[in-house]
Amino acid sequence: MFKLSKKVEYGLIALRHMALVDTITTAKEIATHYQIPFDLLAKVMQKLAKTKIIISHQGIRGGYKLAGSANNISVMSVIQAIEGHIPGIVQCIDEGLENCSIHQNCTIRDPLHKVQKNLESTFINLKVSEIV
Amino acid sequence: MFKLSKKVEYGLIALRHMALVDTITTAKEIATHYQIPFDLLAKVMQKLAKTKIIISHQGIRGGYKLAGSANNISVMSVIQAIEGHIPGIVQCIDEGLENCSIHQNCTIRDPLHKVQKNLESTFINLKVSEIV
DNA sequence: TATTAATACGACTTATTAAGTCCGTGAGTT
DNA sequence: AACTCACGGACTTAATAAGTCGTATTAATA
Ligand code: SF4
Ligand code: SF4
Repeated sequence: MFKLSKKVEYGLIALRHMALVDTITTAKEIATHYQIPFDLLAKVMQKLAKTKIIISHQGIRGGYKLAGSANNISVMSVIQAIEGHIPGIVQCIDEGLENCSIHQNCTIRDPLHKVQKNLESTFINLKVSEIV
Repeated sequence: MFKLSKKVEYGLIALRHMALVDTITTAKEIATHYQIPFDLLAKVMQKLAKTKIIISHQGIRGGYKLAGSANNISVMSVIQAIEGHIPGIVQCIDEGLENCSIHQNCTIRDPLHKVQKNLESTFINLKVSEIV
């Protein structure tokens, strides 16, 4: 419960790495350096590339590099890129009210949605550059 | 990812209910009223009873009632009671550093632990009485 | 132009956790 | 004694997360 996914952790580690080295870097390099499963990291980086957080170069001598400055990348945008959406702390935020079987009787929705907003701004304000 | 468990949601709903009615209430009552699976709710309430958040009365005409005022019950204490521990946003908080296979190379631990503390105080400051 | 080393992407399998169920025991009231 | 509640462990099922595999595509370079 309440855990960041490994994919997000791997993504953050990779981004921090790229923020430091500045040169173009391959997924393989990062995977071996940090002992991260290559296939998994590769897909994470593809997600980050698709949302333009990093820029990819195919072909031999290819790899990835940051698209912009690390202090313009919020951790929330990273999460959203990797997970495909902003994760909700309760089901109804992700799937809509109707999908919760007890939403008719739910009494705790509003306060939890406030917690959600609180949480979101924490991750919006946290930038990759602060991941030291 | 990052979801509150249903058990915690059920617990909060139950606590709010008890905060309102004030009289002794059975798990069955709450389960049918809110359409919550009885067996599951029952175990949740037992956990809350064991940690003295609510007081149980066995036997016929038994049930539960709040042990104290709702504004003295933090949502964090409820989570801890139900889950058995304070949940961490990353593995190493729950299971210790050694259990993470890449902890030797992890670069993002410290900032994430700060997020954890931030999150914890959010739930510590949030009281059941605010769950309106 | 053939080779090579990289990304791209979907399908698949396995592992872990969450959610829900079942069943018997113990306690207190009438 | 009977009834109805809490107690608690074992179990099953469902959902999600983590990891793997196969194949296609792209571009530098020898
Ligand atoms: S129980 Fe309430 S807060 Fe939880 S998912 Fe259902 S509607 Fe949302
Ligand atoms: S990768 Fe780092 S932050 Fe994540 S669990 Fe391992 S040590 Fe903790």
